[in-house]
Amino acid sequence: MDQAAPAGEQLLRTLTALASPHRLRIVAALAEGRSYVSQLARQLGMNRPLLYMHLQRLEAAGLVVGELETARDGSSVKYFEVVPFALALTPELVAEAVATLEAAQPAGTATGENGPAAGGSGEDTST
Amino acid sequence: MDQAAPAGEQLLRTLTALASPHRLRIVAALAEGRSYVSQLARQLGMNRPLLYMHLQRLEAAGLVVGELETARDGSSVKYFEVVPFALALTPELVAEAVATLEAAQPAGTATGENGPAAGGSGEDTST
DNA sequence: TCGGGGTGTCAGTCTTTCCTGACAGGGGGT
DNA sequence: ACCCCCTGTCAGGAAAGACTGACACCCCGA
Repeated sequence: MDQAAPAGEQLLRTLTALASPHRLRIVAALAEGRSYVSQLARQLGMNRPLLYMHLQRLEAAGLVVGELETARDGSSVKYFEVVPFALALTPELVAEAVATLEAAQPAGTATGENGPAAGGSGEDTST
Repeated sequence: MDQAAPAGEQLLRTLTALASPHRLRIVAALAEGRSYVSQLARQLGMNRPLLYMHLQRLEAAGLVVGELETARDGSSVKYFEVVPFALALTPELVAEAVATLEAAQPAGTATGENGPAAGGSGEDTST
């Protein structure tokens, strides 16, 4: 319930996480079903360390989650699956989110000239 | 509707355009009302050339539009305003968009073989 | 013991992007 | 004339991100 991260920062994190062809492809691949790092690397044709980095970026943004499972044969396999996120993006939503950013960073004048109605507004997700 | 560019590429363009604090702020500022370059630069506290670049990036992504107006006194002023875009972002949407990307790039074996769907994500209205 | 998957991390490159200062104009008010 | 405001573009430096190869480590099967 608590919005630990400011909406603006979270939005930025999500956007930067998705703003990459590789990461987009990873999300797409994961949307079809979970997979583990090495296999995903083969499937997408990229180096494991690289994939690892992108995967971590996505996970940091909360778009995917990884879980290290230990198979019965003892081998460790880290499965990733996509988080069913739902982000709506409109100019107004962006304005609201950015408002929380500016609040955190007092930029000399700029702040508060027009009365941004921006109320509580539960942005993101939902239906 | 505009379906000129492949969904995947357009999506990527939009995401990369928004994945920047500056550009996010620009969109937010423009969402409150149109403005012209120099004024916007003052308002946001950034260099004009820099703002110019970001503005062009946003315009290239189709998120804002600029129009060079000639005031009655002859001075040229380039007004920008935000385009009322509305982007919904979910894993499935991403998968669909990426599919159009992969279509352009022959990808060997893509079919997943994972059994456990695990997901159980609540998919609902995708209106 | 050896070979074969898997994970996790590192140092180092290399490309891309961001950002700044300065410039060339256009036009008007005093 | 001078000064002010605006647009548009450039070269060049600084920072960030992407990418690679190699390494240490684990556990199993032959």
